[in-house]
Amino acid sequence: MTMCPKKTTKVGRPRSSDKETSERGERILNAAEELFALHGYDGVTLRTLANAAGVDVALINYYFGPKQQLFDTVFKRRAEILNQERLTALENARQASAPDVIAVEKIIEAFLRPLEVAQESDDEGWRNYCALLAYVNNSAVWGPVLMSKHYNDLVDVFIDALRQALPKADDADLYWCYHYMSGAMSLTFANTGRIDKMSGGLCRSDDFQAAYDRMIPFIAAGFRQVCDR
Amino acid sequence: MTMCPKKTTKVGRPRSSDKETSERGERILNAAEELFALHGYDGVTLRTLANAAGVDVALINYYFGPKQQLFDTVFKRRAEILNQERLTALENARQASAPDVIAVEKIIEAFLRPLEVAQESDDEGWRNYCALLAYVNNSAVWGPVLMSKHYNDLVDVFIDALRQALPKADDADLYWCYHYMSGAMSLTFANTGRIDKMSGGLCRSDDFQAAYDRMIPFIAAGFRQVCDR
DNA sequence: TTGACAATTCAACAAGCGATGAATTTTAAT
DNA sequence: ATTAAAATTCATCGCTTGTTGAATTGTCAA
Repeated sequence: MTMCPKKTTKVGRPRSSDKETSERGERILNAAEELFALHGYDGVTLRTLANAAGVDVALINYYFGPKQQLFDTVFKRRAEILNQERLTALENARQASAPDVIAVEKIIEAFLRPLEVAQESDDEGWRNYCALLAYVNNSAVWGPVLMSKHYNDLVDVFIDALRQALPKADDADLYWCYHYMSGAMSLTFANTGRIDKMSGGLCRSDDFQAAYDRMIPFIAAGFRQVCDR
Repeated sequence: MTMCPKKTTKVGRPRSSDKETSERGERILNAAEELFALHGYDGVTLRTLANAAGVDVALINYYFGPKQQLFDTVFKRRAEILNQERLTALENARQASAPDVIAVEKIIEAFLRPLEVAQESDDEGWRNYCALLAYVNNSAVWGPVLMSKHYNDLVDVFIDALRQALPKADDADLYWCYHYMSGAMSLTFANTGRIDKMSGGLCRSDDFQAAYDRMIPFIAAGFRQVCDR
């Protein structure tokens, strides 16, 4: 007779009393968020992900279907929340400025500040999501699909506000400037650690307040220069 | 006896007179440049690459060693050329401004314009390389390694020029602004087609002149706002 | 003419990939 | 008590991955 070594995993549905076995769907999404942000879609295997989430590999498919669908789910999850917070920030700024039309700086701030808040929050997932957003935004494969799908409506609202704030601008100017803002923002929260090396440690990529406090006037001045001539 | 179907490939070293068989190393690098830029490091398999280059898969290893080393070679190839052109542009601007110190706009222009020229050149490879640069710059895996390795010296030179042009700025301001510029630039030549969709076709991501003509004043105004207060 | 070397193809390797069907266990409704 | 459904593990499928060794053919100097 052979010894039966202690089996650490049990087959079948776990007891609902069993702690550590709950919220496995969320655990998968969180791990996926982190890994996709760091290594990109093709850089993450389902087995690595399963391991990081402490879950059997088949469970990923059970919850989220094929890999592509999982990626879409991860990206979508916080997009809606972020959009909502940006819209609220814009609406608040509008009311604070009334009856005047809202100033460029305030629009930029409504766009950027929710990201700073997210990145500084206790929920580490938001930091990962911001890096994921940077990855998708810069990807020729995912960008045109996912960004358009989940963020185009928001863009329209903000472009509209900017059009009112900068009445002399033509639309091409506005869209290009928006594009620059999007790029600056992306690299900033891609959080690659590049600025740390570049500056010899003087600047730290996780110093979000330093990043955003300078970024808002930087971008606003750019808009004014190009769109308010 | 079985029929012998026409063999399309021949084993062994090809005749040197054989056209279509020369410069295979370069063909591999060019295809790699394009595919890595589009799909990222993990999104490209050596077989796909071999197929795109019209070459046997084993030949990639023969010329360039393992995959990582190939990636490094691809990235390095044009980095040196680009650095040289940027330095020349900066030197030209310096002499044109002498004896005054060189103005911010001119520095930004020396940094950005060589990229526009590259992207508009007949050599399609430059367009691919720019997209690759965007990928690496935004990647948390490759960015800190490759960007620092091949572009840090250049950064020092340009930061130095900016420090002279903006004597009131402290270094943290300069590095952060440089970072925003880098991000805006990256997304612009990542060439994802995003701005096309966003603007409903009004702006085209391959309209490099439109992109750079607005980008230079945009960035310069940002620098002035943050670093010249 | 021989022999070293360069350039190429081919076949194969072990490892890893995403996906799935079957088995197992628990829950919850009937 | 019975049964359908939910949640999980496991084993395995057919492919694909990066890499390498052996075979083949051409070049060029000695």
